Amino acid sequence: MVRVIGHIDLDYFFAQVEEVENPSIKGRPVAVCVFSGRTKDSGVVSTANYKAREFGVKSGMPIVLAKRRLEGRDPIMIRMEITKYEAVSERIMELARSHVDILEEAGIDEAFFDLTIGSRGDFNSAASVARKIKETILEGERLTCSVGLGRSKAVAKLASDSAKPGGLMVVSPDSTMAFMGSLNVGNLYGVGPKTVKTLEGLGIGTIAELARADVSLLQDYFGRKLALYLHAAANGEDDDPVEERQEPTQFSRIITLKSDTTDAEEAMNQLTEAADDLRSRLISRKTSFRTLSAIAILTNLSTKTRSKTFETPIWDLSIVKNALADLFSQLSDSADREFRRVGIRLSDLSANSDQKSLAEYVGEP
DNA sequence: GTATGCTTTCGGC
DNA sequence: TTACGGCCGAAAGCATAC
Repeated sequence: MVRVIGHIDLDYFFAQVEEVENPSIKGRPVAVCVFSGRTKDSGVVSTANYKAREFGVKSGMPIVLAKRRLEGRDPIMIRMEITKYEAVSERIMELARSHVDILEEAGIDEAFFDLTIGSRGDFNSAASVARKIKETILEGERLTCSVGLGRSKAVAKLASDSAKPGGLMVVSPDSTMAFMGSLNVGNLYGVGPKTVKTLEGLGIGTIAELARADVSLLQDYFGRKLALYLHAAANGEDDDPVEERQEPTQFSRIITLKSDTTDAEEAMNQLTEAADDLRSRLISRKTSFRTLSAIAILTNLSTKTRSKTFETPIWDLSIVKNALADLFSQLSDSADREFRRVGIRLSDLSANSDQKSLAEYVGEP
């Protein structure tokens, strides 16, 4: 059975939400920014609307540089409000979910869906559903999105990329290679700059070239699993299923220090608010963790982590304070540079499901 | 050899 | 000229057990 897979992507999401909230800014360059608080304009652009992109402003760009690019162009620089976008995202995901068989959220502004059953394998019928989803989101939230349909997640993702902004791209199984063969490998889902560079060294630049590449050669450079995935994805044949996401697998909080430090204790002191936030997340989600990590981003912007896994689940972050201090001191010992940003990650999570505990007690004396 | 568990890094948005 | 966040999930890399 040929699958019918879709990918939906909200256009320049954070900035578009801001435009909907304040339509008078439409037509001007808009950049939604993360201000780190270190200096007045330290931080990066999270999302820019298309007007701002015309001037070369894009995600991850330092705010000061973006401001320079937009000088004299009447720009709007907006502080990112993540909870606002989360609320909008949640409503949109439910709208979309009601039209498809399965919806897999893949970040705050995108999702994969499976329409194999709903469309009975027919791409035309799936295209009608996709148009309906786009309409519903436009009417309900005034937001535009891009949708791609294809025979696999990798193809659907490429299709939605090519539909940006605001379009619908349908790639039938027959047209898969014609559609993506000439695209660069870097366009493939899961292929970042690093992988592109390695592939380049192997003389592989396009998806068609990757599709023809020798799998055992790829294995030497990427390991078995990634090599098989790359090859399958390039052939439009990856069988990665669309699955409803379960609970998050990690929580983390990371902050930028006012000034760099080599002092682990100083780093810890700056993290009390982040730790409190993580503690309340554990409580509100009735979740425990087993792995605790200290994260440091050094002056040269490289990332270092040290972690510790406990034998039993930990419900209260405060009882492992000493362990955290230990991890940070390990980091400061191994790092030959200063900390610029520091953070805490909790992973290996498990939820205390009330239903499960009830079930456990059934039949107990 | 395969399975499993833990640590660290990577890539995406 | 330089400039620089805060998350997430996945998997590579390594060790150990069988």
